[in-house]
Amino acid sequence: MTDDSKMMRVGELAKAVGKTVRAMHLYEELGLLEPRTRSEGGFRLYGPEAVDRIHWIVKLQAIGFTLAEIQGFVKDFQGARSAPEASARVHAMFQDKLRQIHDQITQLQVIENDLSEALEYLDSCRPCSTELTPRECSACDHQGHHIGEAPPLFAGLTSRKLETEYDVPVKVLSREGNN
Amino acid sequence: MTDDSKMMRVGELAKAVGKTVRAMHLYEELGLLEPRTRSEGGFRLYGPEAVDRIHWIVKLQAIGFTLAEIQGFVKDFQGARSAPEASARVHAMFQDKLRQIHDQITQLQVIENDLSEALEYLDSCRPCSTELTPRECSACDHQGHHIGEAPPLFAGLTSRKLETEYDVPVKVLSREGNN
DNA sequence: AGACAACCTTACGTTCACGTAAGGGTATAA
DNA sequence: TTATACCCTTACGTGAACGTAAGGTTGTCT
Repeated sequence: MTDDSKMMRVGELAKAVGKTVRAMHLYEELGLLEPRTRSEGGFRLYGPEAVDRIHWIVKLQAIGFTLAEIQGFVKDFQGARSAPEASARVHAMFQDKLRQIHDQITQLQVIENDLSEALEYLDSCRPCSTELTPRECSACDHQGHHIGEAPPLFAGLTSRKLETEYDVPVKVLSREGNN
Repeated sequence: MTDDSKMMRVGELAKAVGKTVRAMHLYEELGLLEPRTRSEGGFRLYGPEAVDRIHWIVKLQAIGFTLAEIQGFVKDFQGARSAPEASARVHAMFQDKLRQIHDQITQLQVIENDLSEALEYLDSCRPCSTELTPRECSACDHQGHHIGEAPPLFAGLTSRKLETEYDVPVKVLSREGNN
């Protein structure tokens, strides 16, 4: 059932999955993808299942697996003597990844919150600082927010300025006999 | 207010934030971090605010900003003539990132779902395939799940086998028509 | 004063997932 | 048959965020 009429060349395949030809070559180098056959002249010829294969690869990449890890999946499945053996490994890795993804989600939600706070702060800060320099802004004492109350995402921006405010003479500092 | 007693050297700082000395140097190269001063011999000396600074950097990295982008924040803030100008840019970037993070979260939730499905499938598959090879497993017709119903994360693993089932003559490696 | 860890600068190495270029051969339509 | 669009292999380049090594200096302890 090697239906040549449906065969794609690498460029067509690449376009079909929104990737580059180079990527196809790379996947092949890593043993993740292989053309069903070749033309007389050496052109790679793929069947439609190649599209699914690449979508699968992309999906796993999105999950956070590297191509090398995906390579591992394939080898596990090919090299395993029995199905349970292969399944068990895949199961373990998927489960591990599931936990990681879960952690990542909650972490991103924290970040989302931080960003919202920073934005809110910036909004409330805007009217008061119409004519101040950035430095003064970081020191302004608007109604609701004082120094030290600034959200960390914003505060970090100004800590360099605060440093400058120490008015350190740039040099001279005999350091002896402590610690 | 140059309280020498609290000054850290780069190694101590690195340990304090769980990063390497090289990272500190890198941040400095990029203009993200600077020692408050130097010892006579040239050792970098940091105040405690450096810890916050690095935590800020790390947080932004976690959000998905590159060090170059963080560099941009700093420059924006330092170079801007007025506070509103700087704030506006930061505001825009934060807002943009907030959207990205949101998208990322929903994407991860989809992935979470995919993973759960794949795991569930693997679990249900386990009893039936105790003595089958991986290839046979992918073709098994257990109670609830038939071919084609396998979750994409699992199906991709076997699509290569299906390819093999086309009974393609083993490919010839040497491509002699070049050079 | 000697030992030794920690530090300095400079600069090349590493991983990942490709990008890009060179120097060709192939497929197809006009 | 020539144009040209696509394809082949080989191989070096890229960017991000450091790692690592070399060769030398400094700080602290004893």
